Amino acid sequence: MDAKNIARAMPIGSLSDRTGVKVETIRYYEQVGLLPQPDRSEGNQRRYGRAHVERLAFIKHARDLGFPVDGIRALLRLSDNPGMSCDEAHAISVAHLDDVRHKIARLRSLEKELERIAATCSGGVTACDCAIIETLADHSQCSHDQH
Amino acid sequence: MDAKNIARAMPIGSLSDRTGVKVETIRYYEQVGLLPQPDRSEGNQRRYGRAHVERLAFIKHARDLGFPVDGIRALLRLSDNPGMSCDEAHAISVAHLDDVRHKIARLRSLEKELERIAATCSGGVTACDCAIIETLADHSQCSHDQH
DNA sequence: ATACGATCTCTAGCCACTTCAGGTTCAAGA
DNA sequence: TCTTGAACCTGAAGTGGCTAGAGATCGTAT
Repeated sequence: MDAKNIARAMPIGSLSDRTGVKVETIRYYEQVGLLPQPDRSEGNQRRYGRAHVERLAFIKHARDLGFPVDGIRALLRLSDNPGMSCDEAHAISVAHLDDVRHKIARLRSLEKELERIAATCSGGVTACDCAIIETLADHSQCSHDQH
Repeated sequence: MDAKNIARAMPIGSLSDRTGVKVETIRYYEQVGLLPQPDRSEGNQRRYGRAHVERLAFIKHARDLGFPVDGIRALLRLSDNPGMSCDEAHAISVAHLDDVRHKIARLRSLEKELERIAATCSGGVTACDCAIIETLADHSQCSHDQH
């Protein structure tokens, strides 16, 4: 049996081990159309080849970078059609970067507010005197930006 | 009709307007036990009073700060029982702050990686030469931390 | 032949809502 | 008083991106 056939014979657990993507997640990706349906063994079990390993690695990398599944679908479409312009790939990445930056900004303002709140009370006193409870009860004390 | 009765007569839409929490979300909070069941009109519509406004404002403020619903439930329990120690309120806040900081750290590393990727390609070329697609296809080029 | 781990399908659960369908109630204007 | 039409009601299903479980079948080592 040559290397190609070994690759062809790869069951889902091996694909999972190779890519670090859980078995259930691989089946989920197939279900939502990110990963093409592989061949099956006589007993109806999935058998993957080299192309699947590469595609799943691409998907995992993009997910690790936080791309939403729809974005990944679009990136895969570009990857599948090498003649297309990569303007769209650039746009998807920039949009995602933008999204990430917005999330960072929002979380930083939350961080500041939570620091302030947590610092006002170090525990021990009863809840009726607790500054955390009071602050949450009275929005007017709060410098937090409304979103 | 005095101020108290006006407050008593407040329907869900007015509560929504006052607190900035959507009508559906208010009903959801009631369903999951964050907000107590209000009185009803003869025609079975919800009628809220001052206490509901305050409690919902508390919930909204905490949600705006990103507290999970379970954390809010615990904070409300403390708020309802003023004799209890506020150690728990402090612990909840600190745990949440910790969570926020972890998220920030993760997003910052994503931001760096996305900047790097987006900079390698400004669009225009065909997808077969697109550095974004290539980078995603080849994890070994990537300095991104695995989580 | 048997045991046992890997795999199969299908379904439900997670969070914190949001949306929808199909009805009922309320308040203001004619 | 009647009529509109906006606001309200319930219950179920959908969202994203998986994860977990039940119960059956497959594959392979001994």
